[in-house]
Amino acid sequence: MPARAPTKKPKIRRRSPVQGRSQATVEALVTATAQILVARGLEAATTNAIAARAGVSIGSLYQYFDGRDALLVELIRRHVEAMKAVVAGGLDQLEGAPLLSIVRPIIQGLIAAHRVAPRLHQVLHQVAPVRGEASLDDFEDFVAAQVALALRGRPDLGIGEPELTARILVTATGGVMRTTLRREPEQIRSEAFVDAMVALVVGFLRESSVDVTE
Amino acid sequence: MPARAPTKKPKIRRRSPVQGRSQATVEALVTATAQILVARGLEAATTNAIAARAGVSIGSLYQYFDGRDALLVELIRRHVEAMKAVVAGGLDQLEGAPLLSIVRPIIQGLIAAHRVAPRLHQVLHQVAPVRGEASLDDFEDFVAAQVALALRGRPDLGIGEPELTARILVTATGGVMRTTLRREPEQIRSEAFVDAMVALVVGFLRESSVDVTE
DNA sequence: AGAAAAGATGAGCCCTTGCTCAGGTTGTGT
DNA sequence: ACACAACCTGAGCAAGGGCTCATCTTTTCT
Repeated sequence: MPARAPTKKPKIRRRSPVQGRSQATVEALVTATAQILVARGLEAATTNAIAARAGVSIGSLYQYFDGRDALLVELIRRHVEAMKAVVAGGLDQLEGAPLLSIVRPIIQGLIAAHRVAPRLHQVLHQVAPVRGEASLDDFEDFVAAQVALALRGRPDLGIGEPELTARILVTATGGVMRTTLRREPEQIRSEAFVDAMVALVVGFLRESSVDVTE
Repeated sequence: MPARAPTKKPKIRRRSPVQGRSQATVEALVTATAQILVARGLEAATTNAIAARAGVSIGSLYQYFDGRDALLVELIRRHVEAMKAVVAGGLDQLEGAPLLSIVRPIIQGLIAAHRVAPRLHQVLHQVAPVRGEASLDDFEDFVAAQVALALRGRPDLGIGEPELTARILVTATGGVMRTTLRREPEQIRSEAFVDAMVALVVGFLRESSVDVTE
């Protein structure tokens, strides 16, 4: 593996697929990357292995991607998109309602989002901070923004700093989710776990309330 | 880089250092590994690079370590130990006292623990889930156990499930800590951040209380 | 049909990394 | 002083991985 010099890759000759045939090739490559990542981890995801698994030649890979990293970036992009869709879809129907009853669906939405592909998500998280550019951070930013917005729309909650509160909420739940997903994946379905997560969020919101005059 | 076959390394000939000279060599190697990790990331930490930076020959490296992974494992071991010491030292003096006043020092203890070597910690976290054996999970287990114990010792808090509560608490704060450390390192010192963390913990504990009869 | 563009192929070059080994140097015990 | 063990050295080999390019096949367009 030639050490990736700090110099960026100045590839110019990457082609974009126009015929259905080549689009299928690209799909196969992206899918193969995800499969290898999930099944055998980051190290196993070599360009040769990806091409082999995709059933195309190594040459084809380089016709559409600058190398392994480009594949990873594309994978992250898609994965983040899928998760965003799940969360956005779930956050819609929360027009004014009792606190407890809206937190629960949101938690379950987040769990659902992380259920999209837990193992892949884990590996991507491992990759993301290293490579520049795209990353799963986008996802957290997105969710945090949504949550902050929702908090602003509920002045009755008396949240003084919606942004900070949202950030903490998202990083906290994200941390719990990822760790649990990695170490005790079954747990995540359990009633007690969901209850605990809800308690975490609700407790924090109550505690962050400006007027402590219960 | 020969793909690491699933077969473990059956090295038998690793020597342990007895003279001061060789102990210094081992130190230099471990230190060099940490430095490279922090400065240039995991990929740059090749055996040759480590040996070079340590100012010893590649042969010496293999006299005491089975390869790069062994160095990483040793690094993790030491790092976890250092963090444990910080936390253990801080958790001692919390004999019966008002909730708020003991949570704050604990949070600050955790922050201090993560301050031991944030960047290194980040890289190690990236490594740990992949390699088998040792990992930073030990640290979280340790802290969770400590916290669960502390919760049991305070029946007045009315925590029904100390273990689950402790787990959530640790994964949540850990998640917030790591994400913040990675994305907004300055934040971690801010008063507002510490306040928010405390609110997170206290809110959760209050919410988890069995008797909601405030 | 014919030409040109798009797509696909894979042997193989070049590079790096992991790691060994034969031989030299320094320390230790007697 | 002598022997033996501990220690150190680094050239270089084997194993792969990244990536190119000359060549072939398929589709599209006129």
